[in-house]
Amino acid sequence: MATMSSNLPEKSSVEAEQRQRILAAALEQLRSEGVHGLRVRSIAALAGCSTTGVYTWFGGKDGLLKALYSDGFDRFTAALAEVRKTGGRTQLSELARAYRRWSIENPTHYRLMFGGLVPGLVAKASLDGVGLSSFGILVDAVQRTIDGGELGPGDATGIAYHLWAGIHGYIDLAANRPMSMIGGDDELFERGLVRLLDGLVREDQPS
Amino acid sequence: MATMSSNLPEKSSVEAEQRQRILAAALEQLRSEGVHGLRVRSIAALAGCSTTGVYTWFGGKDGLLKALYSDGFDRFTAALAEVRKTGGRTQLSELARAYRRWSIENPTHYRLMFGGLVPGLVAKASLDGVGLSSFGILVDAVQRTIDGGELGPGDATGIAYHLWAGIHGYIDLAANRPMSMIGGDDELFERGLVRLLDGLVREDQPS
DNA sequence: ATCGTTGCCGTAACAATGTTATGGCCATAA
DNA sequence: TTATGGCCATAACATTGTTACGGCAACGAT
Repeated sequence: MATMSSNLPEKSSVEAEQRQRILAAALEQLRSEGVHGLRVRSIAALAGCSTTGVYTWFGGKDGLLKALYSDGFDRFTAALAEVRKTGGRTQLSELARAYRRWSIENPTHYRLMFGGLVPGLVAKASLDGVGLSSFGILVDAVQRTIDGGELGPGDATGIAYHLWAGIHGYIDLAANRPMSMIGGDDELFERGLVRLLDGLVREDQPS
Repeated sequence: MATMSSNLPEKSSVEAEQRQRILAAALEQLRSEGVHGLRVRSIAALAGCSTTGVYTWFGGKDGLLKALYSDGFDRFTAALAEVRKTGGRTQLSELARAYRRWSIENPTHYRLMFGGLVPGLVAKASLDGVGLSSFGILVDAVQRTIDGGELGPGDATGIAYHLWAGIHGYIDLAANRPMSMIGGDDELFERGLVRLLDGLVREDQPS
């Protein structure tokens, strides 16, 4: 039959080594050159194949970016998952630091995931729920904190969103700040984190 | 002499109407198509000139983007400047709302300015101190609030940075959120703003 | 008034890059 | 052995930023 369920080759166990090589090359290119430096020809050359290989295994540049996006969330989620699930302010702080640490160690990847540089990327990938697992870790931590009594009862998802927004604000502003000044990002972030958590803890109204 | 102080034509009063036409066309294109939709040919056609006009008046696409960047900050600063300088929590809240309102009414422009989509744009433009005037309004408001006694003594710049980061976090996360859910951005922002200001007000240690 | 210079403009070509058409090669199965 | 299917590389095409080149109009000098 001419119709196939997927126009992308299936990765039958060890088959798609070429796909993995291309993805690794793209990741290397992303790290060294940034999102705007991702060129199909360069990546293919780095992977040791022709440019059409990218189309064979990813359907084009968009597909490759989507794969990088998903891959980034996998790594990001894994980094967050390493934080001990103790609940309470301890876990929330450690999660925030792990979040920020990952964004600093993987700046280009973070920008690809959260910078919205690729028009339809977030829309396409978020429908797969690929970003939910990492956010779920945060929600889970908030819920544990609520259960532990360190946080008044409320909507864990909403509270997690406030945390997320605060953390992201510091990170994004520090990454590409429009005003060039202010040193000591670490201290600024730590102080902001204290305020952020204080604000959550002191919350009494139901969210 | 062959050497000129600037390789860009000077705008001797009414002279540079062409430059203004191109800038207006670029702004229209930015609004309708977004940053990634800015094409030299389209803009030139929209302005009623050939593509080389962009190079004559802006030195290329980068120069045009830089002009859009500066222009955006002018408008943004003007929007913030409309807030009454009463000082106190009132002015800080209104500034935050004016900030957010502008970002919502000019989403593509905001992304051009704060999204870091153009590699060298922030570095080039921030050296001109173009973003400082808007940030200065925020610093001034914080200083007034400190002087008024609603905020303990501290570094106004540092405190303003915390405000900026918090506001930007909500805006940026809502603009291209990786997880597609959660409605009621307005309420979330207002609640976050209350927490943010509470955190600042309850601050007692010198920043 | 005429001529020369200066500077903007448009056409067209060039370079880089994403994408697609085309044909070939190799592995696998009958 | 042969036929088929799928992956691959070469090469061409479309788009877009950029630059070379020639023209023309305005302004100033003689």
